[in-house]
Amino acid sequence: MSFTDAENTTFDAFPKPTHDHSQCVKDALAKALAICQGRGARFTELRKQVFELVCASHKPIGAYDILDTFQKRGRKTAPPTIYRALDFLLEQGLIHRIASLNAYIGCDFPQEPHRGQFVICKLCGEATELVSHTIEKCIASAAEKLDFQVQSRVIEILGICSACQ
Amino acid sequence: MSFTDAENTTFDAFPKPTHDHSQCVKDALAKALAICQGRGARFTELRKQVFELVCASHKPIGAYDILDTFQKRGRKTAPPTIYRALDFLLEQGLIHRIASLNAYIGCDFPQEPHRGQFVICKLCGEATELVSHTIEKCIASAAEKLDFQVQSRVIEILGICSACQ
DNA sequence: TTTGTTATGTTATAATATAACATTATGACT
DNA sequence: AGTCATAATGTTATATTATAACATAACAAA
Repeated sequence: MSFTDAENTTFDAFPKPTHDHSQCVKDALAKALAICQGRGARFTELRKQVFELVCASHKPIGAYDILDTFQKRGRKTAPPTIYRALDFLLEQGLIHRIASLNAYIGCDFPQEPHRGQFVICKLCGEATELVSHTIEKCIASAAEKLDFQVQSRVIEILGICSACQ
Repeated sequence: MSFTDAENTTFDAFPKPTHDHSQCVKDALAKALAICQGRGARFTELRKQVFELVCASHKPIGAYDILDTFQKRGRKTAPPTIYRALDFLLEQGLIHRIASLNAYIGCDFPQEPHRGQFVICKLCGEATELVSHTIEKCIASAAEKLDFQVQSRVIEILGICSACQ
């Protein structure tokens, strides 16, 4: 469920505990598969499994948490295997990296090319994604004045979510 | 030299190679000292030296680069010493941490409480600080809709600066 | 079915950061 | 000045995150 506010920011609500999460993961998987197929990119079993783990919650997850899960499942896995899968998913825009947490989260708008902007609860860890065109405009304006070519952005807002207050 | 654009963003120009950097460092030191004195916070010799190293360039600097410099100067220093000094400077708002680079940079507006927003050149490493009230407004608006209490923000724009294009 | 390419496995190590405890310096109070 | 509590720094060890380098396996195109 997405909203748009007066500042022209589109955002998801924080995921409700009641939402049908298994359906939500299924949808994300289907989208991811379709996107990769459309680009001739290989959504391999490994990449799919890593993607599933990232999407398993709406909280950013660490690479080593993913690694641990693989190992607990009896699969002998080393860090590069996980990092390479994450790199692939990042390149395809299927997940985002949260720099302030060294963690990864599924992208809510994988179809459209965009930059992730995140609101993250420090207590429960839940995160939601914004796409604010106003922020984009601000950045573009300042960049223009500075004659700066923007390549990537990191926008992360940390605090306490509604449910945790 | 600061500017304000149509989007109500205040920003420094990228530091000119011609600027009087030793004066710039002196000013920063004087400001830092005054701020700490005003708060009864101790701007010790160690903290001052770390601050000087962070301010020595307008590029974000890594904790281990600071550590190396201390060690090259013949001072036996371990990581916690540096990290604690950095933590103090962060708390006092005298420096900022650049999450996307795991590095630290002097704050250009230490007097006023604010959140750093950064534009960083991937080639030369030079960085400049923005204070965009429009971005703040955007974030506040989205946060209000989400009933989210903002505690901190990470806003980092990466790309190629004018001089490096 | 070869063959070049891409993906994954494997080992080692780099880079960043903190925990835990010991020691030293400082400032406030007598 | 001397005591004391607190804050700062020193020290050792280790946790956490990420990548380099090279080997093997899977795949896709001809």
